[in-house]
Amino acid sequence: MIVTDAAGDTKTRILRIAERMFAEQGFSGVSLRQLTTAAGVNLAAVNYHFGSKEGLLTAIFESRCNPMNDERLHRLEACAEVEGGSPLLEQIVAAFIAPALASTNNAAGGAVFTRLRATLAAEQNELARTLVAKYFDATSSRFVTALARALPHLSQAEVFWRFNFLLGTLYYTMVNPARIEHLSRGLCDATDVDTVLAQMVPYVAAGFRAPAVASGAPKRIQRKSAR
Amino acid sequence: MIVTDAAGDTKTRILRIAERMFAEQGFSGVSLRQLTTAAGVNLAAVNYHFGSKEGLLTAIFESRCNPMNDERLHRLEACAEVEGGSPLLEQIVAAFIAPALASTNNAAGGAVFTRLRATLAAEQNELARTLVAKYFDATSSRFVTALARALPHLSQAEVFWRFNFLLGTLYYTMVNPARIEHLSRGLCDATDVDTVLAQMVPYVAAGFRAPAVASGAPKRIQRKSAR
DNA sequence: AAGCGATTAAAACGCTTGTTCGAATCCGCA
DNA sequence: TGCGGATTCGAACAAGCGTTTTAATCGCTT
Repeated sequence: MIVTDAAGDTKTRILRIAERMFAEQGFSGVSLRQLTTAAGVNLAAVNYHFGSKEGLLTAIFESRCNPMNDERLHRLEACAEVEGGSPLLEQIVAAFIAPALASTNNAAGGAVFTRLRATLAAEQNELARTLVAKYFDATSSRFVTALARALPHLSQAEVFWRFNFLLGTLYYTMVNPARIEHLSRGLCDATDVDTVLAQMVPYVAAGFRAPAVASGAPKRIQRKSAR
Repeated sequence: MIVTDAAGDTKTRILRIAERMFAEQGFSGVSLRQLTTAAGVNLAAVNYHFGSKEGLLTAIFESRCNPMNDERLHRLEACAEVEGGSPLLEQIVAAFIAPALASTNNAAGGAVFTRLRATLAAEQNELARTLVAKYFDATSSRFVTALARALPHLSQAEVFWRFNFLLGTLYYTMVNPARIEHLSRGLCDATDVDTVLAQMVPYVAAGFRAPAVASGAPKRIQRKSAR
């Protein structure tokens, strides 16, 4: 391991390496000793610069969220203008997904940060839940609204369901690229973000366009046991 | 906490509570002290009955995988026979998803075990990766084959991609039920497995039916940088 | 060149982790 | 009733955790 990213001062070096290691191994799965060793800095540096391990995670979110949301909303507005108020469904979906898959070296968004959010969600990390709510609720609601407008045949709940399915498609692909590579015997490479984007957008858009499921009461009632 | 499931001997009580706790908090996120306290047994019981913490995880997989795979394959064969060799896409998808969402008290499959696999996948747990490969490779390949037959317009790689997207939709819904409930302000409840199944199957089937993406070389070549 | 605030370094803190060990206890069979 | 294997129990182990402390060092300004 040792230093893989020698550029920048101690603080930004920790930030970048921590983002990658947390994304791949989880927040509790990476110790500060592993982290500081990989970054080539002293153990105490994290607590000095960020106050605590959780402070480091907060700093990662603060450096990534706004650029990523700006990029997503910019793309959403752009495709709305071109079409004169009724953007193509694929454009909305791509506006949401593409910034999440961007190469992390770019300013906005990035695949590593998306994987980080996916990993933290599975970890049930409470701080991450708070940060996601703080930084992503507004943008997500904007997209849900745009999707609902493009899909008038769906109930509000169904738009939420399918938006959630979209999140799952995106997150799992980022968090576990090894499974599809193993299953397909190397035919598919989930780290190839261009292919992932090309495959994911039409798939998700078609799912959104599926006819509405019978609303109200559940369709098939096999058991009355309520919940 | 204390004992929530008083039935059964020590060994099976540990097994059930461990499955639930690992599913919700991750393998490394649950200590043996938390676990044994919640189960109402002595700390040393896990190492006595299962050899180690990893042995406990292995035992969970050994008790769940075969019944779940049997259920999935039984459903797959059943729908193939009815249709005379060309089962409806929705039936194949449902044969895969329904056992994964079943109430865990039932013998086969179960939502808790599905959540466990999703959590472990995000944790990059090496033992879990081995166990999933051992127990799920064969069944998954069977479903991929059946899907490819039902979708002759897709290349092999595209069937793998969309099967992987299906996994993501299923896993994220199980692993993070809190997000959609929060975003929809309680309108959607991801722990209501009947609704999840009713929403997920048509969505996924429509995604599978989407036209094929241009195969071979990537569609849009923005950069030549290979990977 | 001296001094001073910012940063780095090394060591130790208290605490939790999975695992192990020997003694105590349980339970079915003679 | 008493023996003996199976199980449970309490205690302790070394190792790793996040954090804190104190001293050493750096780098800029006067």
